[in-house]
Amino acid sequence: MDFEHADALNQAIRLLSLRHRARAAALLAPLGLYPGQEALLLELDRSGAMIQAQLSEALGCEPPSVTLMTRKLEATGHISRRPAPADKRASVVELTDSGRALVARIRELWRSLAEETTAGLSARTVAELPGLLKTLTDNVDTRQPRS
Amino acid sequence: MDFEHADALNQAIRLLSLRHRARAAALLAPLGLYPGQEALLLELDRSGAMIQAQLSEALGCEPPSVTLMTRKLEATGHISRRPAPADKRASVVELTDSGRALVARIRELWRSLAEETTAGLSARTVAELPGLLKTLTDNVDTRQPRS
DNA sequence: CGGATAATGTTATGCGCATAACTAACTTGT
DNA sequence: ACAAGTTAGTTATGCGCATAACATTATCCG
Repeated sequence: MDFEHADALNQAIRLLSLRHRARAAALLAPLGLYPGQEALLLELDRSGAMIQAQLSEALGCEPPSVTLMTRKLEATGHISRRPAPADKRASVVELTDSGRALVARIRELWRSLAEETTAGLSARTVAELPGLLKTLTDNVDTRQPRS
Repeated sequence: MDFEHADALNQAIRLLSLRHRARAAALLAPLGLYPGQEALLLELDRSGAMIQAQLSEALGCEPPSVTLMTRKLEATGHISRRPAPADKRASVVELTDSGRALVARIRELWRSLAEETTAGLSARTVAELPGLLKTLTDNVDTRQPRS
């Protein structure tokens, strides 16, 4: 691959990150959320209560990031944390009623963001997009390789 | 679009951002660079000396971000800043010799990162990828619409 | 001209993310 | 049963990014 093409690709990924995140931030702001927090709430909604280490794994970010995110979402009342019964080190995190109500609104925002993002693309391209992006992600993923 | 697909897409974009940036960080670290700085150096190499406002536009980030990045890159000796002759508000930024030498190494890293990222994809998919990502980016770009 | 408006850049502050260093608690091996 | 190693979580710190508020300089217009 020549440098021009490589640069176009890397830069396109960088700019997509910036813009998609900025757009998500704008949509989430009216809900009092910052981008990243929605991922945590959606994960709890998908998979139910879990421990912070599991959240870290599911979200693909490091434990200290989870510590701060959970602290803030607890402060805003959307999640609760309680000691795990069988492991005194661990904290079980789960959605509160307020958190569940918020998830319903996030889901709507999430649908419209995805539609906005893929405007003008063929149905087929849109259908293949998540898999394509996951391939790219796995290619550069240096976290412990898939089991 | 149903929520599952929308969520898969948004999450894929978020994870690609995290992983691609992390991989770039790992590659750039031996050069003493943090991700984001390479974009500034490459832009100066592409387009020559320019003012910070133009850098802000070219990089797609806000002026305060450029202030900090230029300050750090100046401190490490890769760029220089001098007052613009015709406008006392502005600073002209340009590569130093050290910066130019670094760009040569960045270009190599950049090629191998792009190849790593697109491993296993068809040549055609790889060729179309930058344009596809740019479409997505433009779709969610809320900065001043293209002129 | 000269006053309003726009543009350049900076500081202050805050968020998500990271790594490093640490404590506390669980698990394993002999 | 206990030392050694592992795992869960936190604190401290630093980076890139953002917005808001501000000072300085340019420009535009009546």
